[in-house]
Amino acid sequence: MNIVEISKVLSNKTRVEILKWLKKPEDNFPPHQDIDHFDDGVCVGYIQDKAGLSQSTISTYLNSMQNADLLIPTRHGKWTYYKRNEKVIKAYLERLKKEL
Amino acid sequence: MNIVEISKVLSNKTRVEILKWLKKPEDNFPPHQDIDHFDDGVCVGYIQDKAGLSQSTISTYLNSMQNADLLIPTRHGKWTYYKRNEKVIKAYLERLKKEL
DNA sequence: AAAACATATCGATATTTATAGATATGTAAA
DNA sequence: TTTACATATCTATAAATATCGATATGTTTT
Repeated sequence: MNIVEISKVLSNKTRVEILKWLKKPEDNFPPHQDIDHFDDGVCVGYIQDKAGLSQSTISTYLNSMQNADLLIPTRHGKWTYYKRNEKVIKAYLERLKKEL
Repeated sequence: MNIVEISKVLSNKTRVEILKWLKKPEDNFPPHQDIDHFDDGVCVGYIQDKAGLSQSTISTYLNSMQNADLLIPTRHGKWTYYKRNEKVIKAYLERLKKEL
């Protein structure tokens, strides 16, 4: 858990919004076929549509968020679903609160 | 109070350290002449020495931190003292905790 | 096996950030 | 009122980031 790395992720509006959207996938994205609860998160395409940026940009964002350990990817067939890594998000907030 | 702006400040190791150092100036810097308690913060030169970066770089950092409202500058004679803006730091942490 | 599709990666370019040295500004001391 | 000093700003360059279109990879369907 790296404060600087995570802060880099948060230094972009779209990435912050992605994190927020993923708190309540049902409120922010259409339901996925064959998956009634979003336990594994949301597929890249939905996030892309909502963000309104190119596919490659969103993929890059998601990858950077995964590298910072903020998101957990799960592959289902041809889709990759991303969900929040609540443990790391919580740890980040606590460390900021303690050290900052 | 802007999450993205403040996160940009925190996405650099030296800037995070400056914030931490300023929590306890007495522990991290030599005492200032004529000012026994660091109520107005620490002068640029001390921060520069501790950080080991050039004068212009540190001045730029401090300016960006001030623009993000994280630091409050006070001029005393030829020195500028910087101290933490605890209100904004707290507000940032609380908003992150609520929204993130 | 080929076609279709979702996502990832590559290559390119524009913008932003990091960093320093040089110079300007404002203040204090000689 | 020069001189010295602390800090800020300017100029320049290297490195990192943002962003896209194009292409590659992996998966499913036909």
